[in-house]
Amino acid sequence: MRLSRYFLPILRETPKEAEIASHRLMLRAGMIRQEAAGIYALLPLGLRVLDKVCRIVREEQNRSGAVELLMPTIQSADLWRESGRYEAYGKEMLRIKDRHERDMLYGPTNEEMITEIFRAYVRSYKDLPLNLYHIQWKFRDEVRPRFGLMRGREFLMKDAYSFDVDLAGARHAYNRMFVAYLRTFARMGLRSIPMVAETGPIGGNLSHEFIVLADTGESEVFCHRDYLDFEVPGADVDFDSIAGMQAIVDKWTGLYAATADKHDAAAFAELAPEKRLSARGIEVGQVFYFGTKYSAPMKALVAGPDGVERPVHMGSYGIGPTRLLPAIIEVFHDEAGIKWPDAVAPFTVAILNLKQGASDTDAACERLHSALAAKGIDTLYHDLDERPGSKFATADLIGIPWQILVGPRGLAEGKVELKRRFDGSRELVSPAEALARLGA
RNA sequence: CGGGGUAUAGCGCAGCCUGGUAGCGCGUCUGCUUUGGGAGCAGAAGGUCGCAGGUUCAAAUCCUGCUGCCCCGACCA
Repeated sequence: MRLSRYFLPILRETPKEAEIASHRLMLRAGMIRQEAAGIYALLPLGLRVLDKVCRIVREEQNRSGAVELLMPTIQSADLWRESGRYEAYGKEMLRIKDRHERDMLYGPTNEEMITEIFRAYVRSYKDLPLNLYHIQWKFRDEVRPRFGLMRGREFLMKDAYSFDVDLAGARHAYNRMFVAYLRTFARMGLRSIPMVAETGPIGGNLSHEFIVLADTGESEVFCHRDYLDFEVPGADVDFDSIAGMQAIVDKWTGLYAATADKHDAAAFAELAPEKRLSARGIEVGQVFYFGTKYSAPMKALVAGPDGVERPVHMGSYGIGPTRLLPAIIEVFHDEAGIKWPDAVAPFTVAILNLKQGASDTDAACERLHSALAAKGIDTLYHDLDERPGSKFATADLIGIPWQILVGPRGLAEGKVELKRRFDGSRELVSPAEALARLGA
């Protein structure tokens, strides 16, 4: 992609409303545009990152055995009256009327709707287990949206719903999603720690929040320091192994870890002082088991081997892709800008032409650009007529993992400079070597 | 929802107290010179001063109401 043909409205100065680093950087890097309190447009650069985040989420959901569908954003109030939540949910739910004065709502979550879909088709234990998910926009009319995408009112959520014939089955479904979450966040470069959590309005009695440690996190958290060194299961982990899944979950829940709501100061105090980690964190996901809370009132019943119909056991599992963008930035940034992990970077490579209009640098950049494009490597070619310093600043700000600096100085020796944004390291190599290094 | 702020050019701000031609920096546009860490010179464009009332000869400025947005707290993927 040529920058001259792209839409990258970067800001040199920080908009005054942005308090935390991620919000500031997302605005400055031209990733998002606020349209109302807690409501944002994703600009091209932001959308690229969101797409990469969603791709990872999808791959790991699918790997764990979940099946994707897509439910609407607008729901009928009647569905929510069945579960009793139409009254219970309160002002966070955006309620609207259609032209026939029917009560509708913009979905804050989808337990009711997925239960309705499930009960319409599934009757037998033979069709279980089942885990259905979608990635869809949600609206929660937060009293106080803040920190940009971190706490918006409209946000993208991956929500999965598991259906099992009994508690043991539901437990395995919970464990699989638990492991999928560990892998999902790890692939984005994030170290997430599962913590015992409140269940809130979703209900149920078993729940973990996946927390990414960051100084600007909204949650106060307490955990055992050893979690920082735990190894995340590999791609070859067997999601069908009941014992295997349980063992992983047991390991990841064996040490103390809790958010402030569930914090047990006495238990925490029993840890060796050097193992106590008291920090702030960002909640990037949450898993719940809530049994028959929705299936019983909504009559989502399945017949067991004995022919008796019973309410299906359910769990729900959320990840906030739009929140992951700021969460990743909070962890990976410096004074100059964002430092994207490769897996979620909007572009993998930035080519900086340090003397635009000079025939040798122009030609070298064109060759690099087409070679990388031919290999399908996401490349942003900074071909604007700007001075080198300005291009460096832009590239650092938007955080592209690799920069190829093409200037007359290096070209005189047949070299370009390959710079790693993550640690600032750089080396002089031939264009061919640079391409080889980048897999092209 | 309680408390506190704020609204002037795309962004950051001054002007308001003490009413009288709307300003600065950055960015944008044109030209020339420049080109390895946000260039220099010269010129130019760009604002119903959030909205609605009121006071006044005259309102960005004073008064009233409304709205948007931000921050702190209580609540949340």
